[in-house]
Amino acid sequence: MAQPGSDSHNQLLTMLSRDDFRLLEPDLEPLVLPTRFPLEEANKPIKYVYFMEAGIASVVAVSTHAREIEVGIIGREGMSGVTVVMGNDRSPHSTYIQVAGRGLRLKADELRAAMKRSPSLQKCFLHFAQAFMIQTAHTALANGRARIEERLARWILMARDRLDSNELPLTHEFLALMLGVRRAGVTAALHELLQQGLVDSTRGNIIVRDRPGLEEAADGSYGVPEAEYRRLTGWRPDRRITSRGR
Amino acid sequence: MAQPGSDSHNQLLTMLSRDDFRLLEPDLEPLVLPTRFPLEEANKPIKYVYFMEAGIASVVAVSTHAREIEVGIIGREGMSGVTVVMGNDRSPHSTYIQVAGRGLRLKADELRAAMKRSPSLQKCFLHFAQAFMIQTAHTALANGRARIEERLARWILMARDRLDSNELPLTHEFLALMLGVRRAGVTAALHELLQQGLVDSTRGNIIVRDRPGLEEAADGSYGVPEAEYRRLTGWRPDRRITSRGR
DNA sequence: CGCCAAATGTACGATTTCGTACAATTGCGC
DNA sequence: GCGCAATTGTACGAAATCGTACATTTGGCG
Repeated sequence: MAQPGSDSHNQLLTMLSRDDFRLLEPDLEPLVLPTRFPLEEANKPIKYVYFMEAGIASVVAVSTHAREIEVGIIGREGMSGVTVVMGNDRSPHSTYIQVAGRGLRLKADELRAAMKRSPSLQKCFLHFAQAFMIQTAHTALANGRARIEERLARWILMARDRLDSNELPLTHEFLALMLGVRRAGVTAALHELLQQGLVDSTRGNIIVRDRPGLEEAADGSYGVPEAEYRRLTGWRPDRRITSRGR
Repeated sequence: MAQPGSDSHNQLLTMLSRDDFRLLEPDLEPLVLPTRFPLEEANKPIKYVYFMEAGIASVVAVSTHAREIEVGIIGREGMSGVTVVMGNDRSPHSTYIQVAGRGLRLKADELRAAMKRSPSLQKCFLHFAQAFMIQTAHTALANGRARIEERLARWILMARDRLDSNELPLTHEFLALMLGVRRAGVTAALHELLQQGLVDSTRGNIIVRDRPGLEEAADGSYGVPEAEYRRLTGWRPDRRITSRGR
């Protein structure tokens, strides 16, 4: 499987042409990304953008009175710093690591310079930005119209797509924060999924057992942004059942 | 008040440099935009982008099983066709006129050509795209965490910002569709706002009476995207109490 | 000026979610 | 292998919202 740009595990970098990748390569710094590591802070200038290679980052919106909720997730299909791609230096959202992993970081200024030099590179990142935008729109849809159980199924599927394992290191508490609901609500919804045999669960872990079943449980809340990712960036999550789920 | 680009009522066009505006000018076609007029259809190639001069358009996301909800609104501060600005030709969302008005349309290809020729023009439109993205993110936040009354207050404020009148031609049925809730739920929430003296209402109309009060009623759901619009595009809604609200 | 479709008011039981509290369990660190 | 903090299970009344239904009002149009 020839990878024109790079052999990174990051799908965006892989998609780049060899020349475009070379523009970025000298300035890419690999690093480990531990849980809660901040990739962007709300309303602060962004110094680095991050290309995830493993793990998951969450983009979180906060209202004036401390209510917060996740509006998007980023894994190895994408990058943080969409706002920089769009010509800005900050956004009112925070982005931080939710599932530890690793990635490559790049100075925001280097990204700006590279995009200025290469329209094809800019276009590639803009495509990701749009896919991400659609993900956010469907988060709005799910938040407005779906029950907790459906939203949970959606979230588990999106997380599964971004980790290459059926074992997702997530606590109920964490999921509650992401979905903007009570922790007890997550526990109840998860029990529904457990009972239907769609997942298993151990302390701090959710294990995907029946992916098609989960898609059904999401009842339409999953799929549209994913199709758009595929169309725009060619990304196709690995759907194999890995043996790592115990 | 000198307007470098154009004397259109569209804030985006007004912001452009004279040269950038000239790139577009020959191809801009003014037209009237009646209620329900489609600006974009889901998953179909976009032929025209629209710069609104009056009225309101809604961007609506649809899930696989017919659930739909509004994920953004566009008025004379912006344009439809964000997806074209980002280098694409279609999106899974639909955009159509909700409050009749008028605008200028431009062939998507002309927009692409102009953006290719002028990075400053592209940058200007990308700034709008980002502001719109943040609006969508806060719709997700409001949908997930705010009560109907707060979301209604938010919507009324956003509509007020985009029409230069305190009189908003909106039915409960329509608002219910936008907010993704029951029509009866809108009626109840509106009664709350009425009782607090924040709005008046006649058949098919909502009249803003107390704008600061509405912002308070929105309880944090209004404000963040608006600040971002101001920062990115300089747009500042006319807050005067017009005399048109009877 | 009267008709009628559209818009609004209202009701009611069912369902979902909330807020909060507390008990039970589990696995990591010492 | 013990202890303790983190995680999960569970309960319960309150609040919000839903789905549905039907009555009432209103304004445009013939």
